[in-house]
Amino acid sequence: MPAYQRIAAAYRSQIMSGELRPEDRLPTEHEIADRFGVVRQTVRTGLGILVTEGLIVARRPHGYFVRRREHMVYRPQEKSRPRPASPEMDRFSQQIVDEGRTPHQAIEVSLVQAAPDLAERLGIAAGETVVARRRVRFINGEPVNINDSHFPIELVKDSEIMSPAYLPRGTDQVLADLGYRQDRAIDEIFIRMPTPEEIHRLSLGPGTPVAAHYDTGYTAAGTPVQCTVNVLPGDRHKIVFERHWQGEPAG
Amino acid sequence: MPAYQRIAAAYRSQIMSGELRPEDRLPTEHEIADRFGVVRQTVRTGLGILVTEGLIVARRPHGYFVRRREHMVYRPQEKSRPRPASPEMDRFSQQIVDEGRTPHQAIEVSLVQAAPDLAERLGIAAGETVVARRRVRFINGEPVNINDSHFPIELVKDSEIMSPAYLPRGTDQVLADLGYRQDRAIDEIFIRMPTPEEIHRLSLGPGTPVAAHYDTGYTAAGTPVQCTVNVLPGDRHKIVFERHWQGEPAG
DNA sequence: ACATCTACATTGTCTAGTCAATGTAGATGT
DNA sequence: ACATCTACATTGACTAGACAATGTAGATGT
Repeated sequence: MPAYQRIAAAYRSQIMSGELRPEDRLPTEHEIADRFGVVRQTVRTGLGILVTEGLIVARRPHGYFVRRREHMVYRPQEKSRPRPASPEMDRFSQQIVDEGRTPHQAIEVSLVQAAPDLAERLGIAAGETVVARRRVRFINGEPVNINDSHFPIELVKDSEIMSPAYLPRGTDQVLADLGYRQDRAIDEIFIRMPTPEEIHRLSLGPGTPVAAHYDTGYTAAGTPVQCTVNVLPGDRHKIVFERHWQGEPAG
Repeated sequence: MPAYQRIAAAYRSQIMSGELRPEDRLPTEHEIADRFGVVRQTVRTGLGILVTEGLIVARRPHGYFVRRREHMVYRPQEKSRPRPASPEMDRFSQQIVDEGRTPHQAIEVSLVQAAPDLAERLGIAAGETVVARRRVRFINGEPVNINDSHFPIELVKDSEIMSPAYLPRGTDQVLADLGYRQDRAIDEIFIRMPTPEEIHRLSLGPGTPVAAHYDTGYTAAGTPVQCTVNVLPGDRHKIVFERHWQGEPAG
């Protein structure tokens, strides 16, 4: 086994076993190099593996630290339930306040050309104009996820959706008022590494995979009216839903 | 911007834009080094980023190639629907055959001590013995996902679940016959980088994140009777489910 | 025709350094 | 007391090489 893999394995097992705990500091590259009898570059290769695995982070000039991970719960199913009591808050903000934390979001509205993946889901041609309501959600000042909603422009031009203000009613309700009430949605979740843009918007450290959750809403007539892309950093979320059995198991 | 990032950005954009397509070959490290006026090591750092992003793979001694990705559909909701017609095949195999491909699975039964995460979900103490039915599922000879089911040993000792044979009825049915019929399940999905063991069992390339799907089943009495861990490589799956609206939107 | 060997190009691992960037703690000055 | 500067330890970026490992294609032998 190459030296750099031995180094990675050594500290990985210390972290996994709990011997090294979150926020603990690792030895310096120099110390590790001496300990394993290799040069610093080899140590860097080995620790680089743990960085891309999301187990440690480097804080210059302090050293390497074991990464902390606590998951916030993400419930895709809740979206098709009636809204909570206070209409001035969306479900995300409500949940955060319930947990005693401070939410905050920055909304930005723009007209963009639909990328192929979006166009397909919205049933339009690639390159056609869509309205994008892009927002990054923050908790206690730290970004936690991306929520970019997209609407075909014919459906929403002249409506409130074009305004970058926060819509207490929620965009689903605005769409319903415009005559496009959704009664069905398809959810698709992809697991991948983030793009540089996502890394920037979410201040992601290296080694953080994301879930890309595409939520496409349809009217009763089967017309897609919105497609929302949620980008959830893996180190900050877990996705939760419940099932109840349908039909009787035979026997 | 550092040279290695410029290199990564250059080839990333060529891949994203479609200029470089799946299976296309990149220039050799040497050529890239000459082109950007840096040494080979710097090129390796840059290409290393794209490898960990899952965009390219290195095939020695042939060079770097743009990675292909095609997603197989994973439907967690289907699990709580009645089973398909042919009782000798489970849902996974049925789906694969429908797609004209050849499924195959290797089942291995063992007694293990419950890790803390499992113990918590099964409502037992960490370290207690559980029965693990571990299996890797293959399509056309290639591993696609891990499906490890865990049962408290008191519930299933002396039952067929202890046998490493394939159970046409399915373990849920066996549990039901033992008096532990599930009528509710909680699904939790975590996004993370794979462990070395998962990399080995699934033959994962570097830069492949996974979804870990914990499916915990409960009887009507609220007792957890099984916890299944599905590990889905991000480059081979998308998770899909559907929602239908409950309750009437006001207005 | 067939098997076997060999040269080769390419990536993989590693050494031994240099200089830059960065946040902190302690020294210094007023 | 307070602000400012400076030295320092640490990680980040990079150079210039060496040798190993690995499939393949072509040469060679029978």
